[in-house]
Amino acid sequence: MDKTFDPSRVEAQWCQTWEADGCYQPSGSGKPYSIMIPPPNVTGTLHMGHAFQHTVMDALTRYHRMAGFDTLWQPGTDHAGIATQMVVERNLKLAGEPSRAELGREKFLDKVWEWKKYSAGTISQQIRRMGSSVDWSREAFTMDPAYSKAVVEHFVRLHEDGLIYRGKRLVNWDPVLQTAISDLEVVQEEENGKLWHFRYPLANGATYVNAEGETLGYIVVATTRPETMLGDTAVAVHPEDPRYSALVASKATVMLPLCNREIAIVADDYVDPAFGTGCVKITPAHDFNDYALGQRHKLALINVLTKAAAINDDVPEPYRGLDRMVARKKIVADLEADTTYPNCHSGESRNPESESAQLDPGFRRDDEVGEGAAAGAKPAKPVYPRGLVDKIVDHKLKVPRGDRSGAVLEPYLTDQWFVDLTRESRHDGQPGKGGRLAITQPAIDAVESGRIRFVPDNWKTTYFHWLNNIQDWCISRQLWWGHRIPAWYDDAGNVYVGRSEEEVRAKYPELGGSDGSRPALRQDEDVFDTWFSSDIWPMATLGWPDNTEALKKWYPSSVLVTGFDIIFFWVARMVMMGQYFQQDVPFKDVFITGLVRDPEGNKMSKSKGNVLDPLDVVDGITLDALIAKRTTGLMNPATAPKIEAKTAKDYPKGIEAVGVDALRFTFAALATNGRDVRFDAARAEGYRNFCNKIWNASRFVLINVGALDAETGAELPSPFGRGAGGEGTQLDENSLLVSAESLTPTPLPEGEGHYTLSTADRWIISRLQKLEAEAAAHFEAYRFDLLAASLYQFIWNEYCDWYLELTKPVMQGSDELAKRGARRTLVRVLEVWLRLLHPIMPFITEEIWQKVAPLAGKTGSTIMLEPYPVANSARIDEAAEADVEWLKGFMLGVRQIRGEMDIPPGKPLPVLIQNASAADAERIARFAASVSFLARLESIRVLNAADEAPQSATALLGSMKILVPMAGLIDKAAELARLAKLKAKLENDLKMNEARLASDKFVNGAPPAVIDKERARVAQQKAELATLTEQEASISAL
RNA sequence: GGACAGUUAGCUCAGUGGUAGAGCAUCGCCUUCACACGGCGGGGGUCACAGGUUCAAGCCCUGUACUGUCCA
Repeated sequence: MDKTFDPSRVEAQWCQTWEADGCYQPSGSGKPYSIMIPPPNVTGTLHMGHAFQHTVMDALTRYHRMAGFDTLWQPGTDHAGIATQMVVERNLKLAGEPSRAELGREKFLDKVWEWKKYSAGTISQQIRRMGSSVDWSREAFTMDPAYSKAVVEHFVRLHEDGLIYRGKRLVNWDPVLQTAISDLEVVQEEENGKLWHFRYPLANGATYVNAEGETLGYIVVATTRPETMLGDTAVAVHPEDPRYSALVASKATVMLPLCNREIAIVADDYVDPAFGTGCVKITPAHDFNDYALGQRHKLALINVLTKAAAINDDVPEPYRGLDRMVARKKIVADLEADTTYPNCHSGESRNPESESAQLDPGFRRDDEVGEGAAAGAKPAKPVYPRGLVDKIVDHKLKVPRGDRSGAVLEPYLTDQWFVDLTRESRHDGQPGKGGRLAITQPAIDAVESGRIRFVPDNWKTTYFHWLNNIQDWCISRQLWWGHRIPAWYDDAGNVYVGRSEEEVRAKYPELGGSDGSRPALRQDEDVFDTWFSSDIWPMATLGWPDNTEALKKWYPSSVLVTGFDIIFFWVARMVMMGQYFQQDVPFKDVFITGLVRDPEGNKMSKSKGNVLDPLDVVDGITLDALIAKRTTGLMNPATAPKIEAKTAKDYPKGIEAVGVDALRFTFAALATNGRDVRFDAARAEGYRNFCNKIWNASRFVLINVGALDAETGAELPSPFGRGAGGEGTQLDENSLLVSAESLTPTPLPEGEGHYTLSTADRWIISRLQKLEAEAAAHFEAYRFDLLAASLYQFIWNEYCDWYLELTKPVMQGSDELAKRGARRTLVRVLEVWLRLLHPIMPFITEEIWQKVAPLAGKTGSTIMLEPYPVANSARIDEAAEADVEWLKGFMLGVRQIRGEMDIPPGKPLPVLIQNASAADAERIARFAASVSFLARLESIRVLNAADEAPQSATALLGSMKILVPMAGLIDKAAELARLAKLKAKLENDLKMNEARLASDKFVNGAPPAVIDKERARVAQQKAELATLTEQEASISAL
């Protein structure tokens, strides 16, 4: 064994061995435990977020496998419709190859499959390298034939049950990707824009009187989207708005400028009379609210846009074919130039300087909007153009953009497929429940009833809020990559839904062609929303719709580990489908992880250039290579210098290789419930060091039981079996009792009399039981951070820092029984904590366990399949723990003196003890050898009360004084300063505590146990203070 | 506008009623025979702010400020 742990040497080998030996597959016995991997998108490679979640899932999987469950971790990937199609299109563009449109559907899909193969291959390699113990024999892809069959099946069944409908409705349209998307794929971003106020002339010379008493022949409407005015079919006011009631009552109409269409003035509660002028232009075909209002008032729908969001041909000639933004400018300019409506120009003499006197209250309100939005900046003065443009003000508005393309979306009228999630009864009028009762409510119930538990719990609020405000789900996409919708149309446009064309024809006699004539059918060109295939992931990967053994055994799965960002997209929808088709939840727990962020707390993204490949942390990467990775293939190459600077700042020396185990441990340690994770490379390096510590502690143990040569580090041959160089027979556990000197195994009978356990042995065994109990509790609560902290603290600070040190004097001593006890304990405790650590650090634990296990009497072939350690409370030994605490205190005292007096660590010290209690004296006698060895003492002498102490530096252990004679060497000032510091702190505490005890409130109100504790503490502190004062006096007297 | 989360040592974070903890960073000493990716010792915090409950508050309650996220 090398002095330094080399992760790369062991990782590759164990991945292969475990997989080849079938260790990742379910055992076939025990209670079922299953985790369905959230299938990564085949859009590229895995990022830190995946590595983080996979670490959590693998820890859970390995833990439950070791704990005896029949454990399945189901792997697979997601075709990720839009995302993947976009990646492939971009790659074609970068490579200068023909575009999607040029290739045509079939050839383009060949390209996507090619990419899928590459991406899924990379992903599976990454998963393998991280040591994730997924059952590869069950690997799935959302477009596998069997999976696709399930997707079709769940669509058809929902359709048969009247829960899916097709309809012409306003949807969110992405004019770049040219597809509909669901509400969830829309991101609303606040952006700077304008609010244009237009004068719409009243038809037939009608007039009204505004709040200022002016008689006007026009009404003013405000809009953020002038181009949509071409599709206006009404102007709306509030029914109780006195300004317009006469107009409404007289059925006055408006002449829509530029189009010369007469449109109605309607009254509707939707209008906020206090906003703007209280008049709203209504464009039912291009706004969700206007659409709803239009439905109420039976307004015409005039679509003015093409699929690419240019102006279509249903509008006056000058605007046809213009891009929407070009059209916007032209429309504003044309309105400004329009002087054909004589009644509309009375206000043109308005002087901007005296605006406030002349503007009606509605205008002032608009100005305030501009002001507030500018967040403290001086509001831009409104502009008062001429013609039909009344006013233009700056305005902040929410702009809807597609989450994938970033394009500004249009509400657009198209035929789409929807899942009904809102109706009480079936949309088609047939008897039966509608989507709200059949799908949405059961999904709410599943969490409300506690059958699904969110960890952390607060995420269920988010879940409920969404489900309680849910809209129908648009599941069709105008893409090529995905599951073709199983619907067929005849020439008359009738639609038939079925599992296949054959089924459709068989189902509808008129299509069957019994007379030989088969009417032509063409399949729907569209594909499903990706989430309308991953919503059955927990079922379909187990063989649904067939009721397979796997489905029976592992459905519902045990826990879903995922990010909060897909609670709506995926989590809720799996619950819906699971409840609907299996009448059961898809998982019992949902463990929501935080996001992995960069060191500044920013989300990692390619465009920001702050992504990290987990394997670059594992294997290390130079700064130059990292910069190169982050700045190639950028959508916007201009950002490269910025990215380079930030990368150089975050990782000035690149990233050091830490190995898989250290990265996994880092993730575990940072997995605090409900918080995002700022990735910290220094932390990972710290845990790399931890691996090295583990490695060397194990070397120490192996050397001490004689399995490793202390000089050369070479494994000694045979009797210790594997790890010793191949061959070698398995010995019984007593072999570890063989002394280092004689390597010929001399089996010794086990049991009393053949070894003795020291206080240190009993202490570490006791501490181990507590660690085991903590580990179980932390797994139960998904507290991987606390689990990691417990393991780290035990292994480094207890096992290495104290226990190993405490065995050294024993090993150098002559008590053979004690040596055997120490060797036995060293090996066995090590073997146990290797197993405790294994779920987080699989590789190093396996590598070491192979060598250690035989010495601890273990015969298994892999640590992976060994039982997870369980606490045995009978082995908790509080007395031993108290003894070791005392011993640590003693050591600390001596070390402090050594440190502060600048005494070289190697110089043996004579120590005198004053004020020792009987218990102290007994412990001194018992631990003299250990303490002398560890503290490098020359001697320990307990003074009698009458004995005069020489000039010394002093430490306190309770009221016992540990004296290190300084024989004239003492730095009087330094020692006095040290004592003064101790004293000041003590006096402060004492004062506070005495005040507390003197308070009637405390004495009367606090529980007796607390008061007793406080009294004891005060007594203790008084004694210590007295000792210190005494010591101070004696030093001063020198 | 609503909801949720956060605010603790220079940094990243634990800590759900009994005198503030870890890792990293920092300072000093030490190439002691498992480990310098190490050992030993030290310094460093009025727990965002203001009230309240309690014998006792980082922790419970109310409010405020700031940060972040989601929703409208």
